[in-house]
Amino acid sequence: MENYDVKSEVTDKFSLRGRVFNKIREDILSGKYKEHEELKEVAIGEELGVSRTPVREAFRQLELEGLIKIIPNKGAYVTGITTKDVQDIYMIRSLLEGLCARWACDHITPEQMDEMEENVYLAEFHASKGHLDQMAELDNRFHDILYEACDSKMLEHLLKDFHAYVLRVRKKTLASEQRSNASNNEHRKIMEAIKEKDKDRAEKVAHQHMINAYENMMKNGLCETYDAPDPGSEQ
Amino acid sequence: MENYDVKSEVTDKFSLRGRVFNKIREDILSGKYKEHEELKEVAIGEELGVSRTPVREAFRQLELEGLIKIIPNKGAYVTGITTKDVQDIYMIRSLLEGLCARWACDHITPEQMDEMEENVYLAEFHASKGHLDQMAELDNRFHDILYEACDSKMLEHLLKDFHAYVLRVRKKTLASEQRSNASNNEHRKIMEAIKEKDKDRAEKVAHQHMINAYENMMKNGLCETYDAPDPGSEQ
DNA sequence: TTGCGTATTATTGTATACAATCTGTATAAA
DNA sequence: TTTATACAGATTGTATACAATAATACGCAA
Repeated sequence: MENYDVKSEVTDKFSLRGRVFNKIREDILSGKYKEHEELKEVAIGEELGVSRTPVREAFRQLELEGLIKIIPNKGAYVTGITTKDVQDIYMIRSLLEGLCARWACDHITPEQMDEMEENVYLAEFHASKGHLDQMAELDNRFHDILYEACDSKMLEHLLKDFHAYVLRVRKKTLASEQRSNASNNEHRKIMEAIKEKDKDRAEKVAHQHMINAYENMMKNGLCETYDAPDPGSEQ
Repeated sequence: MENYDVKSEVTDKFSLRGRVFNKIREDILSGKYKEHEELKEVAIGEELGVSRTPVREAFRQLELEGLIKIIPNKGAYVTGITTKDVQDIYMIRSLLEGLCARWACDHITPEQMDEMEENVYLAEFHASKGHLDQMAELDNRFHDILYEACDSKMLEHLLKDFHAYVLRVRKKTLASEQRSNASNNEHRKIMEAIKEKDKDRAEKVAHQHMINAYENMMKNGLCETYDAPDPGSEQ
C-alpha cells in the first residue's frame, strides 16, 4: 500500500519518536545547541518530558544524519562543520542540483511547474518590497520543489539532507540585496529551462546557481564555521 | 583530539552497539534477510544474545541508511530496491566518482597512490588466472582507495554508502570475464590519470567507468530488483 | 457459509532499574 | 610541588518490566 522508500526519512514526524527526533534536530539547526556542545540524554529527556530511551534512539539517527557524533561511553556532541566541509557540500550539490534539474525536465508535473513559476514571481515581488523572511522561505521552497520534481527518491532525499545541512551555517546568505536579486534571476532561468524541457541548459544553470551561491557566501564571510575544532591539539 | 567527522559512520565497529548494527547490516546486504522481510526485535536479539534495546537502536540507524523501513507500531521491513533506484544511484555515483577522482589528483598520498597502482597490477594478475573472488575484492578495494584519496569526509562517506547499497543487487557483475577485463582497464586509466594529476581526464574516465558498469549490469540482467514491490495494489 | 464484533496474543513503544565506564577530585607519597 | 592512586559522582550501555497498539482467532448471529 505504502510505497517503499529507499532512503527513508524518519517515518512519522508526528509519532513520539519522530517528535523527539525533529525537536532535537531543529534545536541543532537553529543553533540552540552550539557546535561541539555535549548533549545529555537525561537533560533533553526531561525537557521533552520523555525518558532516555526515545532520546537515545533519536541520537542514533542524528548521528547518521551527521548532526551529532556519538563517542561510545562518553557522550553525544554536536558536530562541527569546517569551511572545507561546506565547500565540499556545495561542490557536490552543484553537480547533483544540475542532475536534478535535468531529470526534472522529464518528470516535473504540471502542478509542480505551476508552483515553481508562482514561486519565482512571488520571490521577485517580495524582493522588490524587501521582505527578507518571505524571500528566504521562497528560496528554500524553490529548491524543495526542484528536488521533488526530479521524481527520484534517492536524489531528492540526498539533496534535502544537504540543503538542511548547510542551513546551519548559511544564516544570512540572502541578506545582501544584490545577491538575492541575482538568485531570483537564476531561479527564473532554471524554471524557464525546465519549462522548455531544455535539459542541457537546465543542468547548466542549476549547476551554476550553486557555484554562485557558494562564492557569494564565501566572499562575504557569511559562513560561520570552526576551522580549528579542537584548539591546541592540531594544526 | 579526534577529528570531528561530519557524516560519521557508526562510531566504533567493535562496540556492542556497533557489532549488532554491523551484523544486521551484513545479513541484509548478504541477502540473509530478503526484501520486504519483517525483522523482529526479539528474534534478532536472541540470535545475537542481546536484549531488544541495542537491536532497536541498530534498527534506527539502519533505517536512515536506507536498508530497512520502520513503520511505527508495526515493524521493520527490509527495503526493496527498484530498478529505477539502482539506475538513479549509478547516475549519481557516476557524477560523484568523477568529482572524487578529480579531487584525488590533488589530495592522494604517495601511500594511497602506491596501493592503487598495486591494486591494478594485482587485479590484472588475478584476472589472467581467473580468480573471481580476489578480483571482486580488489574491485571493491580500488573504489575504497579512490574514495579515501579524495580527502573529503563528506564525499567519501557518501560514495561508500552508495557502494555498499548497490552491492545488495550487484551480485555477479564481474562474473563476465569480458567485463572484468574492461573494468580493470578502466581502473588503470583512472589510476594513471590521477598519477599524472590530469584532473579533467581523471574525472572523465571515472565517470565513464560507472556508466559502463551500469550498462553492463543492466544489459546482462545482473541486477535483481523488485519493480512491483507490493503486488496487487498499484500499477 | 459469511460477516461482524470481541477477545486473545504478539509485537512494538516507553519507562525504569541496574551495570559498566568515564571524569574529576581529594589524598598521599615522592 | 608534582605525580599517582583511589574514591565518588555523573553519564552512558544494557536488560527488563510495563503500556499501547496492531494482528489474529474465535464465537455468534444473519
